[in-house]
Amino acid sequence: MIDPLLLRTDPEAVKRSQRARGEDEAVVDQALAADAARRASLAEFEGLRAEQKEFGAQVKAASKEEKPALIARAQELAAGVKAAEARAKEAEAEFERVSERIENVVIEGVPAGGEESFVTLREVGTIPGFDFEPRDHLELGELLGAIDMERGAKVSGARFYFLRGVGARLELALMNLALDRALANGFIPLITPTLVKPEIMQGTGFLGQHASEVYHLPEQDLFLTGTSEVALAGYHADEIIDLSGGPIRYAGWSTCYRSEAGSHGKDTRGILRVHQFNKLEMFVYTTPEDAEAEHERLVGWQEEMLGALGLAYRVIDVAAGDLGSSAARKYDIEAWIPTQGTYRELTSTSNCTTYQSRRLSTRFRTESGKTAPVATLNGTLATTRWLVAILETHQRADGSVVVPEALRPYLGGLEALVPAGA
RNA sequence: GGAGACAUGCCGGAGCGGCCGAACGGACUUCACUGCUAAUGAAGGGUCGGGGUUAAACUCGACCGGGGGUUCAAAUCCCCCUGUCUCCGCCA
Repeated sequence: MIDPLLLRTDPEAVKRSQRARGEDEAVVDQALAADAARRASLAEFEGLRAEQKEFGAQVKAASKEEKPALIARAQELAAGVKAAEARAKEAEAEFERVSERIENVVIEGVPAGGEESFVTLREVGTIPGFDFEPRDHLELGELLGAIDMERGAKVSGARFYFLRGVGARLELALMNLALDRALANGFIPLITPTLVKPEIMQGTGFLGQHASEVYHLPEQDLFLTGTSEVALAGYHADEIIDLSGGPIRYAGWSTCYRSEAGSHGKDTRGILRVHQFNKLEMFVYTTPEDAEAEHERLVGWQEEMLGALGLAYRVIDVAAGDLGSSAARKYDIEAWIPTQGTYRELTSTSNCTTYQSRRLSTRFRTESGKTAPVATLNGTLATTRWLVAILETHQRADGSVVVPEALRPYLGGLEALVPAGA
């Protein structure tokens, strides 16, 4: 939710942001008007209410003879107060409806424009070359007995799969490597609920444009989360948290569910785009002043992970029009996928500034002792999708795959994944 | 699934329909004092929002799990929801 003070004091800044995103800037003026209406009706209600309270005291103090007349007058006042309160509530709701449509104000420097307007910040690592025809991750996965799409489809349908044998072990190894690195950086591990209430889903902004990609259980009115970010953001909802010791960092592990509605026919092969996968997500609560620095730290940790796994990647500054409504800036790291001859997204890290926390009411105490909305940031530290890049990058001509050194301790020292027949 | 009890501020715990933003403890902060971060004494605090101020001060309203209702007036009465605890059943 947008900062109402910023909206009032610098509506032009909000409009610039909406323009950069390619969103409607008229809502800014609408919100401004709704805010004024809301404050006016609130003042009216509060004035009447004060009058009523004062009059109530008179009623109490009055003698028996005076009372009936006073009560008659008090009844009129009560009716007026009730009506004014209803108007104030409606004006409040209207302001929320309108202001909700304003997305987070993008940070200075974020490239304007749509999806293709991203800026590449850096390319790191050597793009692997092969003196043989490289196999794609599914072919490798099948050779290794690691990925079984057919049985996934048999049991659950398209875009479901089984990870089996070294495939299952590889994912667990990846998650454990990520978790150990997170621990070393002061993250608190958290295994989160994956079914959440509507208000949490709403509060984290996932019922906006992405509502159609979310699984919903109507019977219980619960939503399956597409990332543990949802539960992690909701974790401190309605709380005043203590940031005096620095940022609070959580590493949330969960299975993630995405309906992938609207992506029919896209990435249908293998486990690149699936309905269910696992992810270790970083989630940070920090002060607004520290948010941009923390954002850089998050990308840094992500890059260390990709580096440790020997993957070639690029870091992109995602364009304003491609940001989620809560994000003020987002960096994606895309790894080179040899058989696709292109970079594909492995991580994403967003700085949501105070936008998310405002809606969820997560605050901290400033040095002056006042409360203020915290900044929240999130970022991927490992997901099932990484297996695609790992398998393809480190494959050898015989279909075996070299295990990156960083992963070996988590696989009992295994140095290579070898096809059963080899 | 059935039956019952409870839900108050950082914690514990009172609370008659108006004098309750809420007693009393504890914790906490500040000050004083004892030559030590211990003891003692005193004082002070909540959250959200409106108005106001350069910022304060100040001021008004809302908030006693959440939402409705009754009433001139609700923490206090009624209804619904949610959560917690206890017992029975069920499953392990």
